[in-house]
Amino acid sequence: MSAKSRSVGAPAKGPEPLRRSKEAVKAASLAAAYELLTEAGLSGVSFDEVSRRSGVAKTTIYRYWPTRSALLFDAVMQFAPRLQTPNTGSLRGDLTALALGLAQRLQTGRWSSAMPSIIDAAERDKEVAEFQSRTHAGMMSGFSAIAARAQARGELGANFDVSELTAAIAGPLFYRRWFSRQELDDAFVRGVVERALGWDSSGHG
Amino acid sequence: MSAKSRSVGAPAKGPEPLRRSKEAVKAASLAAAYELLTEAGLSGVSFDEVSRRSGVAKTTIYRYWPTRSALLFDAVMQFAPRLQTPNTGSLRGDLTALALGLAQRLQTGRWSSAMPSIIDAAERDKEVAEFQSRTHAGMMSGFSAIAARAQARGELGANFDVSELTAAIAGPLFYRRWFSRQELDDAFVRGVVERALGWDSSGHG
DNA sequence: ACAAGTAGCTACTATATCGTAGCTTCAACA
DNA sequence: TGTTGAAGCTACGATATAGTAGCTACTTGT
Repeated sequence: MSAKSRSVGAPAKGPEPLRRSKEAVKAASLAAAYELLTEAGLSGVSFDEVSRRSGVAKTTIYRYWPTRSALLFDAVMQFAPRLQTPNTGSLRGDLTALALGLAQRLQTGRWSSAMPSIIDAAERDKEVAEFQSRTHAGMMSGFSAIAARAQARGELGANFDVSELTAAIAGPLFYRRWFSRQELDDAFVRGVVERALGWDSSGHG
Repeated sequence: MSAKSRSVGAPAKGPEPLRRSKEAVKAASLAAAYELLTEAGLSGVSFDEVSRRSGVAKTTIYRYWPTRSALLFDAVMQFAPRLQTPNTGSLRGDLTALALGLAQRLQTGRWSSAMPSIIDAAERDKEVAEFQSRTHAGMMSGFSAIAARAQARGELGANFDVSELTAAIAGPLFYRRWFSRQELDDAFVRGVVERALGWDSSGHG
């Protein structure tokens, strides 16, 4: 879809070789790799297939990424989502907005299709595991920011653990998306947030 | 480990062909397949490798499972865990016991290593997805049983959703095991249960 | 307009895997 | 004891992939 202007149909005959620039070629390769990752999983990403899809010659891809891991790494980095941190003025409002945004991405994004492959790879590869948890922490940093603001406003006690709050909210959403495969509607998301709030900041949150 | 008595070293020469029975051969194949699944992921399970590991001839494996999917399906079925449902007399006690058992399996079981591969496959294969959610529901049926007993005792209101409770408890545990890769100690597990309880059954639960 | 860099092509080796065929040999059972 | 079912072996052919080499021809920067 994105950058597949070149058809491989005409082998050294048609009058349209249509070469692309260095940057265009890199971008096309990464896009195809990520596309493949979401469609066919980690093992579905091969140099041959990336070449076929992007229209970039295999040898050219090898020029920029010597191994499959390098290519995949760059692809994932480039397309990793960043949740933007809302600022509504209250802890409850911020968390609800953040959770709804996360649920949105879980349901529609290509990212949520690629994620299980990465989790799977992390299970058996220490480097991938470290990369994954770091990337993941970055993606969830919104929770820390929100909690810090709430703490400054005095909405949260001192003996409070952001990572528990994150797990309490992100956990159920992830669970529904990948494990129980149930609906992730707004009512559920709001319920999750309410439950997570109803523990430390009892009254209003 | 389990059933690898036969070394492939001696090709039609040594005096120890050591043939096994039909059942033994099947069991060895399934065990090897599951072992490979946990060690190398879905794509690591090939007929050649299962044959190598189990010591069962590839042609023999083909006799019983015509496709890779069939072999994997049987292997997963055979080794899928069943959480036993505790009965302590109170909702809080039951949920705590169940959650602690789940956390235990998440940390030590081979099952938790194989799970991401299945989740990943389910992402792209409708049949796998259906199989996965059915199997998963079975594994989580303890929550329903516990909730039913609690409801009979009057510990839970009528407008109560078991699936939300399940997500509120299993979600954070899964999240820590696979996504944030943080510690899953008893304190965290108990905290998760308390938070899940502190919503419908306010006082004692 | 010219030179250098580089995208793209064909072709190759080596390996892993799928899936099948035909044969040999063991073990259980009548 | 003899028949028969089945495990195990070797050996195919076909396909997919990793990774490299050498060449052609286009693009970019001067």
